[in-house]
Amino acid sequence: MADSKKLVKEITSMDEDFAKWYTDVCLKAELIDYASVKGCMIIRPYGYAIWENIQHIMDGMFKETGHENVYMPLFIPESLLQKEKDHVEGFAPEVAWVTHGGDEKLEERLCVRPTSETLFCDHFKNIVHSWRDLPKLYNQWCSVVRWEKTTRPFLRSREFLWQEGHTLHATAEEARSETEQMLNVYARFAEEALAMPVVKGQKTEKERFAGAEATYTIEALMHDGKALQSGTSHYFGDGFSRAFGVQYTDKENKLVYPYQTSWGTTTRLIGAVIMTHGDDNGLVLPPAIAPVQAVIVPIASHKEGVLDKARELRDRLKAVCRIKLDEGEQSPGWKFAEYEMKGVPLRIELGPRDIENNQCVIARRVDGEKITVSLDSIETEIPKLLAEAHNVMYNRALERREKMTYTAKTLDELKEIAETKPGFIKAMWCGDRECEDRLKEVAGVTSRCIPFEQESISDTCVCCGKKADKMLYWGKAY
RNA sequence: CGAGGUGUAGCGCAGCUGGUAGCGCGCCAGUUUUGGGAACUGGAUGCCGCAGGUUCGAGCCCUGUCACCUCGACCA
Repeated sequence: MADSKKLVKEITSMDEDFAKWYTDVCLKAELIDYASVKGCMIIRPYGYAIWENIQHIMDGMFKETGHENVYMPLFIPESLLQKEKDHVEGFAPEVAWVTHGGDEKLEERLCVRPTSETLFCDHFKNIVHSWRDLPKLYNQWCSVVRWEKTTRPFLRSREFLWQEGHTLHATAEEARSETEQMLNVYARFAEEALAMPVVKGQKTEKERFAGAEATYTIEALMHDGKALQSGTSHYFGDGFSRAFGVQYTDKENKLVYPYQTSWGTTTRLIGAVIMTHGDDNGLVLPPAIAPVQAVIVPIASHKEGVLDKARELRDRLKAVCRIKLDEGEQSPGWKFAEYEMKGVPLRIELGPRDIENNQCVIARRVDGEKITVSLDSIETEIPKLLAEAHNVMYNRALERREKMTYTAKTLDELKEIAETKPGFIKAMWCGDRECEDRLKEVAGVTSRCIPFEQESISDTCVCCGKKADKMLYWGKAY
């Protein structure tokens, strides 16, 4: 296992200090740099390339399900933000305000969007008049600002990149099924692109999005046993439509309110990838989003023919993967460590000995294993190895999550687990807010979600002992 | 935002009782090397986080401020 032999010295080991390890990986793998404003990060080319791959794949999934991209303004007039009561209350404490244009004070201050529901509603009001105008299936890629107190790269920054889908439907059923569909898209993306297993479920009322009737979530478990909310999908009913006066004339010639959804994922997904797959040598990237899927490290590259052969190999492999040839002056050992730190899935070593035997050595990032592959079959081998890497990563993450998921029937049991074993705790809940608050108070855990896949652990609430029929995932969250 | 911690070369750190700045790694040049972060020789690098103050003199003392880290409260 790559975890057991630490080859990259510059990174703090996970067991020693997980938070430091995380920061080390972000910086040393050149994903980000800190910016001069607290909580803002510079996403460096390697980190941004990961985001571009995420965007590309996810955007394709949105298009497949009929969505169109739009772009809304960065600013929201205060009066517009005020229109939906719960929504403002939820976001007001963390919005940034623009009060001046040049030296002149603005008539009305503008908030830098923390999310764009209000803007979409305002726009929908103008463009939706008839049942023929529905549905509207919109998405936007942009950045938003939330003035967080505690910040961490990717996991919680004051400005972050995301996508936000906003849709409008004629019926509640259709809107509900959209909400569910997009949650499934997220879950499929997490599993197929990020090799990250997730728990799909509904948020409790306490954890629900400000202004939503229902919030659905995908929850992932990180290496250190903390939960990470990795994507959310909200059903709004007609609440926003009513607040913003979005109306249309239906087939019966009646003026009615449409039903709305929104759903989002952010650059936090990169944090999720780091903390799901990374090890003591650094990043381990799922092949689907790795900027470089295989890197060729020439050995004794000064020797006659080595570089030529390496370049030839690179050109052949361009057709089957994102390939890079490192012709740099550093020693092979240095390069090995460097690309391990950066999480490149496959390393191809090519030296005089290999060339003589018409072969190359391939090292897999996921487990450090080295295999010898004939240069004749390399084009078919690489895709196979990438697919295999993905599966190993997914299965390993799933296995770990299962190992770190516990069940509790009583409050004492739950407290004991929360104190000693990091991970998810499955426990029954009666549905009362007081019990949810109490678990946070006495055990430090929050409800992660009410999973769609229910199982019965007992008949009574883990907290109050009253009758309970809902099983929840609990945990400490990022 | 509350409690605690840390800011000295690109990175990691040392710097005594206040006396004018140092080590390791990295960087640059050259030579030898090249299958797990190579070796040797030579060289460059500092608004001591920032702003005030005390002092003949401040990296060190005082005040303020900013950033980062950890733990809480709030959140994608």
